[in-house]
Amino acid sequence: MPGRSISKQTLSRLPEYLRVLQGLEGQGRRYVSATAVAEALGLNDVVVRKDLASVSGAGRPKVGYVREELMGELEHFLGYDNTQDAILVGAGKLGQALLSYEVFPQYGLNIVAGFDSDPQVYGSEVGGKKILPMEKLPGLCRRMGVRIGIITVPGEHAQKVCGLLTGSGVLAIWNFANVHLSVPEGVLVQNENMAVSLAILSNHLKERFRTK
Amino acid sequence: MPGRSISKQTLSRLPEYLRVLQGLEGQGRRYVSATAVAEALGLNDVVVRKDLASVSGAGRPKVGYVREELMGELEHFLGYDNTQDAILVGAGKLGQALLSYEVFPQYGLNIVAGFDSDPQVYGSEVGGKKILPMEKLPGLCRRMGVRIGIITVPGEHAQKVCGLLTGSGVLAIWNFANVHLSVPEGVLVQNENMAVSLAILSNHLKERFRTK
DNA sequence: ATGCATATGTTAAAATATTATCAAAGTTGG
DNA sequence: CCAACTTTGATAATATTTTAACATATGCAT
Repeated sequence: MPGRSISKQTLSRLPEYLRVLQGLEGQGRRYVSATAVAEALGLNDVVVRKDLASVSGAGRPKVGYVREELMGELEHFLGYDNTQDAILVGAGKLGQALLSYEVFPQYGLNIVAGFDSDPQVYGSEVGGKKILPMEKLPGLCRRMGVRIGIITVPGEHAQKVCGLLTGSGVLAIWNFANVHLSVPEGVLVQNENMAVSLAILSNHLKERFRTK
Repeated sequence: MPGRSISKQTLSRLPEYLRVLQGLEGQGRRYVSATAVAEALGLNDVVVRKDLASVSGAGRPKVGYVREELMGELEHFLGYDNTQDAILVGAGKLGQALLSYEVFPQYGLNIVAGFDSDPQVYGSEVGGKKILPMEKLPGLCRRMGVRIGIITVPGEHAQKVCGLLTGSGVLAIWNFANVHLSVPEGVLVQNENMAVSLAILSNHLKERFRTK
């Protein structure tokens, strides 16, 4: 039943399911079973069924779920059809890559502008988005009711930028800087911490060579 | 006690601890307590202590851990001092950003080269790294014993590239493409799935506006 | 010295998450 | 129309993670 609060782990798996379903597109299969999805992802089938139950209506025994319908429900739950405005701060290499990332709109994310403190940079345009000077940030956020801020500045400036964002009404921060951010109650920080991924990769290799 | 296998959750927190410790650098504090770290990150202190116990020697009651020592142990555990070679496939915007990312060496990752199938692109250099044609991939991997592959190609080519990598001896794949990859037994895929982060952000906003 | 406050580290309890089991539903083929 | 088979969805068991409680060690102030 939708409306219930959902665990972060389940939430993280939902996009994976969607990926699998998208991968099946064009094969003309009308139905998909949770079992098949589970197998494709190397997961337990009960996990998949439970996860799906929290976002979707019912599957039909013996046949499974209607693929398109399920995709729609997942997309809806993930907010892909409810686009949110966001701004990005820090138009360096990574920031530019994100500004140019064409698929965000499909995920319900619309970056309306980038900001940078470097006069060499602001005034230019990247990925069709204007880069503006920092001074304009609070005004634009307030005016447009922007709720999502993306931080791609060097670590030493991240906390300052973070404060500016939350002070301008931003409620969710996607942090690519390698520092821990302190935020007021009620604001979410989602760290895109490459170091975490690297740690997992590195640990895998270490384990592998320890055991064999 | 080091040597034990460690949970992915603990592993994910270790880089966070390191960030906090780095943040404390230059404050002249010789000791840090697990309690302080926990507070900075909004975690339970016992979690921190347990996690630290799995990578570090002992802390001293009343004072905590020697900050520098602990940092060293974390870095060692995370493999920062044991640099691994990697190659990157797909020299688009994102690929270029990663190739130019100067901090990877600090994390023990050394990207030795990029690969791309576009003749317009290969032959060039990005972030000081050569972009080579795909044909050279298997040879280079084997010759250098490369274990880590980074995939930044469009989704539709990712599985093919993945197969090429694993076929060339790669054991750990860092996947930035938005598709699920199938790999042989023993190979790890670490998905850097932006959609997951976005889902978490979006869900936070949804919950927030539902409850207040 | 002695007591007090702070931090560690261990053990136990509680909460979550995963996996297994099973009944009911529904489809297909005879 | 019945039996076999597949898949769902619920319930129960297991495993894992987090949190709480406590005993012990250490430094510091009196």
